[in-house]
Amino acid sequence: MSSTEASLDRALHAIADPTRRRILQALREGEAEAKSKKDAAAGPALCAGDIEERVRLTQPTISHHMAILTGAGLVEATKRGQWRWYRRNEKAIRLLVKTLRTKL
Amino acid sequence: MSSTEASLDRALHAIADPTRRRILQALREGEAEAKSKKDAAAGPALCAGDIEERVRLTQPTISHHMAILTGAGLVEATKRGQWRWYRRNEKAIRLLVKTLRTKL
DNA sequence: CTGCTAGATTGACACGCATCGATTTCCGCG
DNA sequence: CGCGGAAATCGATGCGTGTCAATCTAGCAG
Repeated sequence: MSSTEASLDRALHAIADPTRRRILQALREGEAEAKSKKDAAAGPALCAGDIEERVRLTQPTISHHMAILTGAGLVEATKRGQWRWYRRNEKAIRLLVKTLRTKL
Repeated sequence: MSSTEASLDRALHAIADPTRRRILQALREGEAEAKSKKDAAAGPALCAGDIEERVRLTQPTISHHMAILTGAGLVEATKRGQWRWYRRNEKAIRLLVKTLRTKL
């Protein structure tokens, strides 16, 4: 259906931007680091401030990219207190690669 | 290095456009059809007119997209006479998927 | 209630890009 | 030579978008 086509379109559009790819990599590394350091929460994650510090862009820009990434389903956000914890949706990422391997 | 990053960027940018994905699919189907019908040339391919007919866009637009796809290395073009025969670069496509699986 | 901090939202600006019409280049054929 | 067809290139247009500064919103602490 065109529903999956629209989903693929959003995911590819999200991935096409180098800044958003850097955010995904920062999430991957940051999660690994957080696992050894904290691992208290249900799953390692980074908040927007951490990402802003790693990617070196202004806060509204980061917020904009995070909205696109979550809208594409590639990352998930859980709000706890006044922080938002972002973590990669590995399931969706692997599904994207798999879809590309067949549909491309 | 950043050379591969630039290459990945071009490939993803090419793939991100739905029209170019349709062109890639048209090439895949068209090549299969040409194989059973003609198979005379060294490898099945489609010319720009065939693609224009399948994708239903103006000729300059098709030419523009083919330049982007060939520039990204995802399709290759061989000029014979006044026609240009385009065919998918399966190697580059699979390499792109593989790169995504690791680098994403 | 008053601050304070983390993010989201808005507005603006510049840039890129998909698409088209018109023109140009290239090639084969008579 | 010129003619006709295939495709690239040029110019313009409209839309999307990445980025930032400024502002607004929501929780927490005092």
